Parts: sequence; structure tokens; C-alpha cells
Amino acid sequence: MATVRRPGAYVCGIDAAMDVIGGKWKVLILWELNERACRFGELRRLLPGVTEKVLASHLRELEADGIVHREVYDEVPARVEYSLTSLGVSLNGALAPLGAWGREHVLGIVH
Amino acid sequence: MATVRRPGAYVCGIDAAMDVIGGKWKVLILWELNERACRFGELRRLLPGVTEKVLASHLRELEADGIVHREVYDEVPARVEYSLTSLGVSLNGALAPLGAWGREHVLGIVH
DNA sequence: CAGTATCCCCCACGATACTG
DNA sequence: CAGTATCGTGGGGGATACTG
Repeated sequence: MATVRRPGAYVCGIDAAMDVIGGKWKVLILWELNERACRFGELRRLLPGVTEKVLASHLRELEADGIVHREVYDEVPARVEYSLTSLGVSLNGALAPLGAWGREHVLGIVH
Repeated sequence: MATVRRPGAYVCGIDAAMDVIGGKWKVLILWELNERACRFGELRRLLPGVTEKVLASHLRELEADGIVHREVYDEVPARVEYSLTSLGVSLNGALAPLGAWGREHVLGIVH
């Protein structure tokens, strides 16, 4: 999933948005990055079960879609930080009502 | 996808909601049913490319999740109408901001 | 009309090993 | 630490045929 995978094929906005957040771990990545910027290894620990390969490819796609910013610090050992772009922040905001709906109606947590 | 597929495994509300709308055609089904109740054949025509099998299984899952109501009318030939439940209406409402985000930032349609 | 019943396929995701 | 490189797999989805 990434960057207009289906050019001009989207039926509506939700359809298009689903293509951006459609990866198995993507909304969880956004969820974590919404709190604070994270390094690769941090994200891996925050998302139990994700493999390095999948985490890397999801981050590449989110970066290509302009949702995530990748900052490389020239240090030894290597250090890379991922954070949300302003577009990513706006996406998270648009996701908030859906999160509230899920909490209330699927998880059964009222407020 | 349907009805607590991963009991107690959800990390957050968005994660849980994604499980409900995670099927390939589900948000499009919701999108159409938001306009008006539809018959099976109508939905099939409204969603070019979907097969009967997949449409049927998606509708079964949405029904099991309490999102869609299935009303059978005893006529000849058989007639079945699908509509949103109140839960489905609330889900669509929660999806609206995501749709607006997609229209604006993916499709490039400002308002 | 509104679906099942089969068979099949692809690819997103996973497991493991290795590297700058 | 932050990733690539390879190989393998499961199941969601597609094609087609058939039925109450």
C-alpha cells in the first residue's frame, strides 16, 4: 500500500484514505507516533509481533505517502527517528472519531 | 473479519474499528447503504468488480457486527434489502472525517 | 433474485539470516 | 542500531458453476 496505488480508481475519500492506512500495522504506527517521535527499535518494541521487514516497509510507504518523516542522525551507532508530518497529524485527527467509535462500540469502553 | 475476531487483542479503538471495516469492499458498502437501503443485486451493480461470493460474505460479517440489517421480504421472486443499523449509521458518522481527509489530501479535492 | 459451492491464486505478511 | 535479502505461507479474495 502506498502513494496512489490505484490512480484515479478511488470511488470516494474513505476508499482513498483506506488505501493509505490499509497496512496491518499502520494505524498502530500512527497511534504511537502521535504520542512522540520514535526510533526504529522503539517502534518494534511498541508493536509486539511486527517483524523488522514489515515495519520497515510500512514506514517506507507511510513516508512515500507523506504521513511520516524520517530523520537520520549521523552518529555511531546509527540513529533514525520517525515522526508525523503535518499531514500525518491531520490524518490522525481524522482518525480520532473512528477511534472513539471503536472504543465505545467494539471495546465497550464508554468514554 | 467479524465480531471480535481478536478478543481482547485490540491495542486501541482505531485498531478495533479497522477490524470491522477491514474487508476490501466494506467501506464502499457502507458508503452506498448510507444513501439508501439496497437489494443484493443493486449493491453488486453499484460495486463494479465485486463477486457475489465476496459481497455475500462481507454482508454476513457486517450483519454479525451489527452494522447492517438484513430484511427478507417473502415474495416471488425473492427480495432482500440491506440497510444500516443505528450502529452502522454511527460508524458512518465516525468515518466521515476520514472521508473528508481522503478527498482533500489523497484525491486533491478541496471541499 | 439472491444467493451457495468449489477451486484456485496471489501477495501481504511472517521467519530467519545477514550487513553497513 | 537500523535495517536489507530470501524464502515460505495462509487466507482473503476472484472465477465459475450451480440452486431454492
